[in-house]
Amino acid sequence: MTETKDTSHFVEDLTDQSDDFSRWYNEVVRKAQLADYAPVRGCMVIRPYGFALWENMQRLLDERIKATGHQNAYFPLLIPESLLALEAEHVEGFAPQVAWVTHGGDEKLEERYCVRPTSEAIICKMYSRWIESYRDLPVLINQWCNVMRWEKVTRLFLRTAEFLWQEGHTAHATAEEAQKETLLALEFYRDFVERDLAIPVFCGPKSEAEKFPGADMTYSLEALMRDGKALQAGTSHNLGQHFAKVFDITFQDEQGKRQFVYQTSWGMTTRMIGALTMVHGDDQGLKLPPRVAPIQAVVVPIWRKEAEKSAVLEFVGRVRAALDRVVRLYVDDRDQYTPGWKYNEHEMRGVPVRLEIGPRDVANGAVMSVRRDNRAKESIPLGALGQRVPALLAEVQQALFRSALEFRDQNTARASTLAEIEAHFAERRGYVAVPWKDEAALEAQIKERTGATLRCVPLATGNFTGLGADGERLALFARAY
RNA sequence: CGGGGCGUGGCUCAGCCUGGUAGAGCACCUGGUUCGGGACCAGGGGGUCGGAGGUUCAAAUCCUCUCGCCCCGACCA
Repeated sequence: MTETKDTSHFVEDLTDQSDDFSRWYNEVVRKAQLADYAPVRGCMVIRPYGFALWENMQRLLDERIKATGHQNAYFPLLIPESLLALEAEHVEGFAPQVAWVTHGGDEKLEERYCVRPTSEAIICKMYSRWIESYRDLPVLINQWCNVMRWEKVTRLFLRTAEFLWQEGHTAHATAEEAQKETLLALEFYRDFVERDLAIPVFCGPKSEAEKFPGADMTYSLEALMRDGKALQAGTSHNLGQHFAKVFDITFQDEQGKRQFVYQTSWGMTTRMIGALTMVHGDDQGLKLPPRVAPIQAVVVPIWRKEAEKSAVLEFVGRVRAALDRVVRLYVDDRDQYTPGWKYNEHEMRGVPVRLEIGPRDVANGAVMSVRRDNRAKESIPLGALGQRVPALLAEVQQALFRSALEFRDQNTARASTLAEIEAHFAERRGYVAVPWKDEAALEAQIKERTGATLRCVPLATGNFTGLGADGERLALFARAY
């Protein structure tokens, strides 16, 4: 394995992260063709490359959702106002962000419909109809859909008026079961985000101030972006009986007694594409974790003369045969671009491994692989490709996670007093872990003075960064997206 | 929603202050030479200057309104 020479400035038209992170982000998303602005305020088009990425994420998360006993279903996009308005805290939380449908054709509707900002209301309505007996429980339903929130300020993937997500909605006979379900979802989210997206997360409950409108308790996964700001990577809510009481979701228990169900809801969104971008990306562009990358390896053929061209392309055919069913492979045999141009483009798009095949490689019966994450080069004999390329992808996946974890650890500090916390955020970003006893007033003060919010109180305290004693309760504060 | 900035071929921008025939680079098309880190030459196509109204003989340029995007804050996934 050899390192290449310094090649840090190939993509000269991409703003450096250190110059202007926000600008870098916008440029990467568009140059990598993940998404583009749509002619609709606050909305974006997810382009084929970005959507392929989402489909991979969807598949991997959907597998986990189904493996834990949930089924997919689909509920309407439109929700009658009267239904949404039933749960006061819920509607109050969403009211400013709701889009309304007021007309059907030319006729004004008697009751307006909201475009779902989330589906608790309509799903609860149906649950009240479907659930009669303890034998009907638990109900474990998930829905993949779009939702709309009339955001005032939008950013590609991070905050758009319309976004895609999955929302799980479950109903249970007991509070214990609902709590167990809440943590179950949190755990498969964590597994998905850390294993497939290579993003390390802190998981734990939110404070009262930060929780979902209408929930008893909200748990979140928090990821740290390269600019030191935190981003919520998923949420799981224990809704208790709030919605059940409002929507009259009851069942008869084994003793024949009427009870309200206990509910949960949990969601993860296309925002994670923004997280992937900001956690792994560098000044050359995206770095996609192999497990979700639409293209895991790209073949770039190289030749000078016609004779070389035919020999190279013949060899490329054999490489394709060896790898086609093993990895998601793209052979970039476009005539109009030079190899160097292709290197830059695929680096921008975050393809984890590049396979260069030129006359020298053909002579060697091997291909030259180059990793996106560290540019390490390695010549791989044709016969070894089927083994080595998947192994290489696994190494890249691991390296991305380790790099993100290292960055997070370096950007997580401990502080105890308001003064210390203020001093920290005056100078830098990242997480600050604070010994915590649910001091709501202190939380508000920290937010007021530093702009940092309580991200979560990690469940696995003590050993998570070596910052606290085992079992010590720490709250994580950070400026956040 | 507050404060600031920007809208001119697909992209990045000049032109606006001081009104007078819409420009450059990149991208795109054709032909040729090229191809191991964003190739080169020659020729070519493409813009009612975000939108609406106004001032004027004349508006990309001045005025009013409006829409969108970006940055910083408040809110959110």
